[in-house]
Amino acid sequence: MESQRKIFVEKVGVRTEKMGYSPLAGRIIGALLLAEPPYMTFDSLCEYLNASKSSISTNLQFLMHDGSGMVEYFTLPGDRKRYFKISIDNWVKHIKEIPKEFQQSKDLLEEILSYRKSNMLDNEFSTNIEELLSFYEFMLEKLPTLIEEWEERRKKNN
Amino acid sequence: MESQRKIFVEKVGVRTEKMGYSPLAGRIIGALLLAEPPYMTFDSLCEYLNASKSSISTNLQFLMHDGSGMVEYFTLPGDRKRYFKISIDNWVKHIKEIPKEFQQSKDLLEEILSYRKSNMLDNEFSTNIEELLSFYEFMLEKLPTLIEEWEERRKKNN
DNA sequence: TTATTAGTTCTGTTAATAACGAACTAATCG
DNA sequence: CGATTAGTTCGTTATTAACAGAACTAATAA
Repeated sequence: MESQRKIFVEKVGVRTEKMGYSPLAGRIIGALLLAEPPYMTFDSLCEYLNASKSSISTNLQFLMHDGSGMVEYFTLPGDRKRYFKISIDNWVKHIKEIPKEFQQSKDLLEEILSYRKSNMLDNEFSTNIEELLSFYEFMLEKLPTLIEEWEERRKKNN
Repeated sequence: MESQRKIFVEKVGVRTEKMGYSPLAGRIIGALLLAEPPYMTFDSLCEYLNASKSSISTNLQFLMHDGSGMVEYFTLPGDRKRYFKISIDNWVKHIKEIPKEFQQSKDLLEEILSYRKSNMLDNEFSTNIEELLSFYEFMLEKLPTLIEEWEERRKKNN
């Protein structure tokens, strides 16, 4: 059913917006996830999403280069259209980078903590920050191993 | 050094904005993380951040209730000021809810996958989606245990 | 070599968010 | 009871982000 599909596209859009993307970027992801065959041309995206060429262009650029690389395209010989599709590989790569976010929070908290320790009387609050820090550290220690573990499983099952 | 502190406040602000908060909300977190003693009154926040009462009020409400609960306040007998401070406990609680985000992505992908399977010819792309899904599933299986493991360590070290 | 296609880039408009200020409320103090 | 304090709410303004439209570019095709 065609309307069911559009509902999915919007749902995916809303989810994707929570990753910090624009509404249209979200809908592009949605459209590509639900496309049959699983790719779309520039024009079909414009038409299907009722969006201007400029917006589609900008957002595709973002999704391919600046953002996560979740979208990529392939070409066919003797055809200058680009066929845009989801790159599941890059999607996975992107999720796997969550620890980097943790790392940045951790680094900043560490800086703050050392500032507090050398400039302030208070001790109890610093202890609390240390606890939070220990959580980040723990996660940063464990997550990479966990991800590797999944990679192993993945290889086996192929 | 007082200027060093303000730089930290802004840095924290930028980081916090990436969690989807407003710039001012970010700066409030920053100010409270660097405050000595580690709490501030409503007025001192206004003054220190050069922000209006209304903005401080709105953002404190958000940080206390709608958002993560990363800020809370305490009172003192015979003093009607509120003393706002970071709640490290709620901060940790908030981070621990990352799996919920994973869950929602996973659920949506599952819906899409079952839609694709029953309505579309294509098979290869669905297989790719399944791989992505398996990553979410794996993480959702492992993360809670990991978090528990940290809780155990935490109790021991106290 | 001109016309068409496929997309990009630039500029303007609209819509959404963030922040402000002034008026308000509820509590306390003199 | 005013007067003051501590914060909230509401209507407005300013900033930012999203999108559109038209002009542009690079490549192919006739």
